Amino acid sequence: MTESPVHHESPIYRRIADRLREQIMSGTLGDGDRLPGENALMAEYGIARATARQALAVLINEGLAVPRRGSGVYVRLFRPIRRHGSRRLSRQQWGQGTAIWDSDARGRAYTVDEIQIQREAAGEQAAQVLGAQDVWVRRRRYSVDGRPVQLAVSHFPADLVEGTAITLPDTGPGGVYARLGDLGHTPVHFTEEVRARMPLPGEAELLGLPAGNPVIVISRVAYAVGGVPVELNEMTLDAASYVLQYDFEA
Amino acid sequence: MTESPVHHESPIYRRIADRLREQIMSGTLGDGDRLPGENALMAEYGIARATARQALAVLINEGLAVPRRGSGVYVRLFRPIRRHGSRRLSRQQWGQGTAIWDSDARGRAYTVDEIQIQREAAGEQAAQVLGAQDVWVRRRRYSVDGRPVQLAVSHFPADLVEGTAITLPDTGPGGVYARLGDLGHTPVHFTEEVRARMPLPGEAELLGLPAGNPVIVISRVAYAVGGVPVELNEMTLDAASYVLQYDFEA
DNA sequence: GAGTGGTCTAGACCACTAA
DNA sequence: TAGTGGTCTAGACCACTCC
Repeated sequence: MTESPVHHESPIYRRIADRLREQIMSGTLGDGDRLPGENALMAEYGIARATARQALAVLINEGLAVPRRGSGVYVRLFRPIRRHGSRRLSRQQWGQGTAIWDSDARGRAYTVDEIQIQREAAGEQAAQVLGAQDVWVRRRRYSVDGRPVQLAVSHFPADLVEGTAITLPDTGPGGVYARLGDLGHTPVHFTEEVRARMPLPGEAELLGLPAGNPVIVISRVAYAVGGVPVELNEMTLDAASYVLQYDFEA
Repeated sequence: MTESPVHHESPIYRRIADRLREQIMSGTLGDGDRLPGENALMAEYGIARATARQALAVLINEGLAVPRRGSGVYVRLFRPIRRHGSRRLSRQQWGQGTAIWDSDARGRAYTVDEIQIQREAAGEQAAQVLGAQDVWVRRRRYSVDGRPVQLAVSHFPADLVEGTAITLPDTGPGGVYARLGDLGHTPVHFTEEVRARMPLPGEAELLGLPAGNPVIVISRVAYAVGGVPVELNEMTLDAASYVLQYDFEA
């Protein structure tokens, strides 16, 4: 006869992680505070180093803690920026509404610290969405207070924007959307597809992400009147730095 | 004098992880395929077991692979459900638009497999958003094909919904929004705040999430005419199971 | 220079899966 | 029962941070 399920207590490293997590969640350990290090855990619990490391790895992979070489393991901070999907239907006219999540983007300016613009063959998605074989692509990285928070890659149908300022570093007053307007293709409708996942190593490096930090990926398509797609913008956001807000009617 | 930066090659475990990742991304290893196990990696690269484990842990924490006890490590699948934030402005009228991400929710039905309804003191957020001290709370878990994909917790001002079907398991035809309408508080405006993070252990358990799987958290507030907040719905989604879609005008 | 986290080895016992 | 991943020990050398 087969045995009934047995009682299993959590492994040591997990119980240690649970304890530390509780201290973080309860505020006993606050933003930026130092967690007990590997040596401290070894001494306190009488465990091997690998086990102490495993306990800390749990919190690191949960995005609650960040290791700093030669220094220690610290409580991670969450100071999001609020990104409005639709400004037009803003919270103003629904004044009773209180923001659920704090964000401190106010007063801090976006900085674009990298730009690459080139014409290239459309990838599978761009080709499918824009219905174009060649595209002009604008890649950039946004930072706030010197910290990178977002990667953005915009695709435009090459035939449409060839010879315009959209293919130049300086797109002029009003930016690319104003230039699309000059062409008679003002964007009037937007679709955003939002996903979240762990970053690839290249993304983690460009955004300076520690372990346990997911990214939010927004695939945004801009349509001109007549339903003509004029831009595909693929954005990769540090999930710890953003709260997305969308307003809409019933 | 201080030395200039030295050349650092990647550690072994990272190079192994990179190789395996490449095979996954390129499709050499497809959905559900088995990765080389710890023993295989030890033999192939002549490394210790801990090092092989570390290599696999990288992919697991990136959400690219899933370990199965006693069996092996397998390539993770990504089969998202499309969730429309706003159905009214659907893609129909922007017919040229092609969905960027495939989703296979069609034909599969949501199942609510857990319900808990109770009156309780409002938490900090609920109190702030709804302006109520007591709330009725409906907790549920949605599954698709028997797999849990979403936790949802709805809060209603207790004074508003007391004695209505909103406090009962069966809310009647049209659900809670129809009942709110009966009260003269039909929701007409919605605000959704979207974040992503790693799940807490309790969330990971309820959703059956493996390591390296983030969650998307949607805080949705429903407003009746006059800007009266009538519901706060806090949803926790398996990020690997969802693509959120939002449509809006310029 | 002392302490920290990063990498790695060489073992051990366990629970679980699958043939 | 053989093979797998899960947990844990007891060491080692390294690069880095901070004083």
